[in-house]
Amino acid sequence: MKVKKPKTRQKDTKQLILDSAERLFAREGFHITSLRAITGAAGVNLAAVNYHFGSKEALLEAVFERRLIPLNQVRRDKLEQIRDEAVEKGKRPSTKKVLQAFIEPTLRFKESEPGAEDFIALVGRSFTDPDDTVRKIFFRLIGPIFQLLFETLCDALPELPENLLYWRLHFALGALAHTMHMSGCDKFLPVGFSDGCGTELLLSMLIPFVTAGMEAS
Amino acid sequence: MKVKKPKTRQKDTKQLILDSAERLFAREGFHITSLRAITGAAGVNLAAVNYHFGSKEALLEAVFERRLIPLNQVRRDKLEQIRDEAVEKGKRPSTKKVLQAFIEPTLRFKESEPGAEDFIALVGRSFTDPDDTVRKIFFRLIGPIFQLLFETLCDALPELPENLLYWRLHFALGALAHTMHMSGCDKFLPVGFSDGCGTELLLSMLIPFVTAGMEAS
DNA sequence: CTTTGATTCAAACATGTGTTTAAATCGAAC
DNA sequence: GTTCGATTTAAACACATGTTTGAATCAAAG
Repeated sequence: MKVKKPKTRQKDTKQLILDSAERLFAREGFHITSLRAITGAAGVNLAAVNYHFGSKEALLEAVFERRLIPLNQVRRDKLEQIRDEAVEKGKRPSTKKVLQAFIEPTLRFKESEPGAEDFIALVGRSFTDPDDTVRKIFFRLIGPIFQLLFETLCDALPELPENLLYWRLHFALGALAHTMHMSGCDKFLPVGFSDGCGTELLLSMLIPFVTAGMEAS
Repeated sequence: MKVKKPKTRQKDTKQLILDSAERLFAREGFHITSLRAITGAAGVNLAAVNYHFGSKEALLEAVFERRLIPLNQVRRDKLEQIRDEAVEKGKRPSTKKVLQAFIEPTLRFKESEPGAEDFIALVGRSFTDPDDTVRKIFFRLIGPIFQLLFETLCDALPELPENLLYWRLHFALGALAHTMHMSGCDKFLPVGFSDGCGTELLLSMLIPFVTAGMEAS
């Protein structure tokens, strides 16, 4: 038989590289992080990146895809469930529930598996990363779920002009992105409340904030 | 007389470098932008950066300081004016006015002078820039005005726990940062309302959004 | 005109980058 | 044990980076 997958080392090396890259991309940034830093921390040879992934850019893509595709599936399921429930009951979905369906899996994902915290920080940064490479790869993966979120919000707030709703979603995602990459980061105000703020507490503050903003006046 | 300032070229060269660096740092990112790209676009010699500023990092610092110090002065004046008015009338300041005092000068700054639009995008990105160098310089300059904003908000919403208020401010600044660097950028949702959204319209949407979030339930 | 100090310039420096190569090593199938 | 393809390895490649250098250029003062 001509099996394509060797049994022993390949997966290990690939996973080691992905883990190391995820951590360093998140903490130092894509462009600053060198392949030598990644492979050094992972304990593998420098050439392994180009052998297993093809290029540094493709490695970044793999880092995104590994966790973003499953996470997006969860968010998609929750959003579609809310849509179905609304159709079934003949009522519009609640704004808060829609936002919650998107935000809660996102922030809870941090505690789901080791390394996920770094990944969430990386995603939070990728919204605004100066590097075109990062943003392009990121938005290609995140675009469709944003689209679905936008449409579901349209159902929840049909009386709002689409243009206004679009920008309010913009603001809400800005708040979320800021939270994602800041929650484990050094404080940015002299007064430091940022330490030791758990996911639960964060959710209980962020969701009412964006809901109120979304439904304003 | 031993005059320290030559008359003819120095200012031109320094300003040309600052303008070019501001534009490229904003559009490509600090680490990606090379000194050769900056000096090439500015039409000056490569060594001029190190001669006039000392290093690439010091150049970034100069780019920030040139516009951020005046902008911060405006924001400080407006915030202190609101504080004084509140003390005078014996009432607490309005949440909306406090937020407006900070946000309005920020977004209006885009149209104040040529190049300012790039600068605002740069600042919006610096909140979350992966590069430590950028964030360090940025937060050193922006920290004090954040502190003042936070304190003024405490006056406006004294019944809110400080911890909650801190995080809501976090969310609001996230929304603002997102708006600052996205307003002239390519759309990130397939549906594109982001084109041709003027400052006035942006303000009329952002300020009610963050005010509602800040005052939620 | 000559001098002086600030500024510009082309060239080089040392270092770090992503990528490629060709040989060595490994694991299983025959 | 031999063979063969997949993987690992050390070394090199070509190139880009921030910075430094020392001579050339310039504007104005003596």
